Amino acid sequence: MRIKNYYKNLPHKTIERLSQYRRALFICLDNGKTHIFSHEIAQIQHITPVQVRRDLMLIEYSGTLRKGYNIQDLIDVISDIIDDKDGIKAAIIGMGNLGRAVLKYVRGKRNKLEIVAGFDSNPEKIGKTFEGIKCYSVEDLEDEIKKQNIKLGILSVPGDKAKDTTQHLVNAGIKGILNYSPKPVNVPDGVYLEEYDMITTLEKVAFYIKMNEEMEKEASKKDNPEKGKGR
Amino acid sequence: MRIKNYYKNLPHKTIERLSQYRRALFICLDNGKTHIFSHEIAQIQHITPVQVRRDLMLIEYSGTLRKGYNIQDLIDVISDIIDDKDGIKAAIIGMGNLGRAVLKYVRGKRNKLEIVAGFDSNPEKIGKTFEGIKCYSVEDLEDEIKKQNIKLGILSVPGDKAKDTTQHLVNAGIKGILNYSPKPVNVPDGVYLEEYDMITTLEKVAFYIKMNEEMEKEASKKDNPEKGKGR
DNA sequence: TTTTACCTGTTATTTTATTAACAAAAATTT
DNA sequence: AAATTTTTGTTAATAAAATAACAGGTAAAA
Repeated sequence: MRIKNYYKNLPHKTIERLSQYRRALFICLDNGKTHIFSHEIAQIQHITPVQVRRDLMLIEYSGTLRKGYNIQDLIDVISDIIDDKDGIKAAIIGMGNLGRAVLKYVRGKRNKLEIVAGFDSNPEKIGKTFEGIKCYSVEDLEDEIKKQNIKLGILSVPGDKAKDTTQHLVNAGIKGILNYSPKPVNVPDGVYLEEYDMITTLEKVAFYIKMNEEMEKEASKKDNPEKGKGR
Repeated sequence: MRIKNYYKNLPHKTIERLSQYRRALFICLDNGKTHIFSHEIAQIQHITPVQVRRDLMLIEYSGTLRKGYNIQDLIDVISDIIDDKDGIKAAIIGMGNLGRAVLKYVRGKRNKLEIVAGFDSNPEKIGKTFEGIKCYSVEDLEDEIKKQNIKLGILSVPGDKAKDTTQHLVNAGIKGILNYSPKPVNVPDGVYLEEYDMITTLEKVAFYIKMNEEMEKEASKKDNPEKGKGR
């Protein structure tokens, strides 16, 4: 029997992958597929089939031997776990390029996450509508968050505004913050925080490019005297 | 003695944190500080002081007892490891909101990563300049990448263009790709790929908000009969 | 009908990452 | 000058994540 709330012990990485699986599954569904093998999901996500099966084992979803997983069923099971059944309302704070990019990303995705408001300090943006979302003044931040029962704050303000804005969000009783700004912020216990910094990943890629090049250079140095038998 | 190329075995997570430390250190330096303790770095990054010290141990950097780490020195050591000394040239493919957001993020950061070109398919954008970076037609992608010796491609195109664009980047001999687009892409061996999907993190935050709420609800159910001795 | 190939589900093992524990050394206090 | 505090650097222990190994069952092929 499925233990009640078993999913509360799912590894963080599994949660992330479930979200990714679901998006891949939607695409497959749109392409007319009804079933999918673990190795197919794995290939899309650049992971191993075992990992896929292990994740699905953890959420106690079973496929059919030699037929794979029923895509629609699996989507439903994943959604049951990761979505709030009443939906979660989110706001974007900072309607610059980044904020608007996130808005476009999220719009039309088939999940229970609903962006209901944007905030900015720029008078030219206040009152305007982006992708169907109204942009309020940051001055109204606390009021609107409370009024509309917004639980998730997407922080896409410049670094120097991050700290203050976070404080306002916390004051308003926000439940989770996704910080896209370049500066880490602090939140009290009970507020879930995820820092999502674009520069780190960029510098990481640059590092591994550099490292690969250096390793190639060394390999060719070593190979040449021996007339390069390696590949 | 520092073993040559010791840093090639650094854990991936350490590489990520080094990038983060460095940015935090720049800010501290700007604020007039000269030294910093491990617990101070830790607090900024929401990690433990042990982890900071362990990372610095791995890069064989030593601080001064009871004085902490010399900020400028540490910045230099980290830079020595993660930066390519000749710099790495990067291009942004897709000059929509996301691409321009990344551009703004990176501009003026004191690292050896240089964004030298943008690409887009929209005729209105081609030939224009964003943040000082010229936007080329995607048709010229392969040529420009080769001509300018661009090694890092930042993919910020819509999902349906991701696959084709990646192929062009690979054809042009790109060394690393950071994929911000909502669809995973495939690259051959020798090309370093990092998928950096905004939705996953967003859904993760939503999940933990939901979970925290459910746990609170349960806790209050359990607490009430006993007149709530918990805090 | 038997054999083979294929694919799932699960446990065991290995690897990677984090945290704890503590020795040593310098500044500060008593 | 002895004791205490603070902070580093390192090793040891634990936890989390990924991978390997393999049992078992089903469809297809021989």
